[in-house]
Amino acid sequence: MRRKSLSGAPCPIARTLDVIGDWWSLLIVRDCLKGMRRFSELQKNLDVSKNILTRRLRALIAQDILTLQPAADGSAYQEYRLTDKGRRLFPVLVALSQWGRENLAGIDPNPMTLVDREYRQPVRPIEIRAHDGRVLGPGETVMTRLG
Amino acid sequence: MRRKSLSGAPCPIARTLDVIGDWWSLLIVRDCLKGMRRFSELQKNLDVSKNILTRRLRALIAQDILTLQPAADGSAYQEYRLTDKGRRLFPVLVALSQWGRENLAGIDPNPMTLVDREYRQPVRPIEIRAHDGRVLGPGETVMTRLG
DNA sequence: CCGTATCCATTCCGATACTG
DNA sequence: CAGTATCGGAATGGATACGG
Repeated sequence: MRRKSLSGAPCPIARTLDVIGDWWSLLIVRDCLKGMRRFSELQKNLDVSKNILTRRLRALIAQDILTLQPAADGSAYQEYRLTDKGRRLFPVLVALSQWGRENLAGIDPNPMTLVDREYRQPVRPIEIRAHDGRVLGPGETVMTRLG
Repeated sequence: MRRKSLSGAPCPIARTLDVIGDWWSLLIVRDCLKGMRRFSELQKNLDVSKNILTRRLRALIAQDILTLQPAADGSAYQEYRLTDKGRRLFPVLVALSQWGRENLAGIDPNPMTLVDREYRQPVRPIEIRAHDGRVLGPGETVMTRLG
């Protein structure tokens, strides 16, 4: 039996996981957000076999998260670039990063941190805020259909 | 060959995906954040077979994201509750939810939305902010080791 | 009600070899 | 450099039956 598709689920979390909920996709998006564009860059940095990388890249293109374009630097090859839709995954990656750093200490006494490029200060922890600016915890929110 | 473990990776995103990057985990956490605690509730709502649910629950307990405790309502059974560590995944789920709602429109003209429980207003879009409050885009951040 | 035990199908990953 | 083809192994998901 195949895994149920959740693309038609009412919950946007489920639908999102249906698209980027696999193992490699978010790591590829992470590297593209860092500016990587070439197949070989991604392959080396992710340490993934080429056929897997190919498959994942194709899937991300099909989802309109990446595009494959002629390289801007004039080289004969093509390059993978994030679409706007892909770039909007930034908060997802930041949330994952912050949770990992705070909750998966591990052995590393000085784990990597997302910082402001200019001032080299850590980015603020993400907060969930109501329309009026109040910080909300999980219990103060509900998933509902408006209207 | 088995999938590479990224638990020792330097990048906190990779380490996080190693823990909750599978198909069901975040959906279970989502339901627990909504207040679900019972096996049967989860099984019905997720529409997952019992053995799979058992496997995932055990894994989440092993990761200290869930605990299994005697039910508070006096029933003979036990209940699954999020640990603080698990509860801190809230921003991850909100980020996934917002991305899905904004970028995976689908057929539904009125998709589900996360709202403030009290006023029924949509939660603000997550913003990534620097230490001084400036909103940061992906290009204005770097992942680095401090110190 | 809350699982566990089998068993099977599918999907996914990875190594290797090969191509333009 | 940038893939494709093939193959095998492992993890995952699911149906079903069974047990405390």
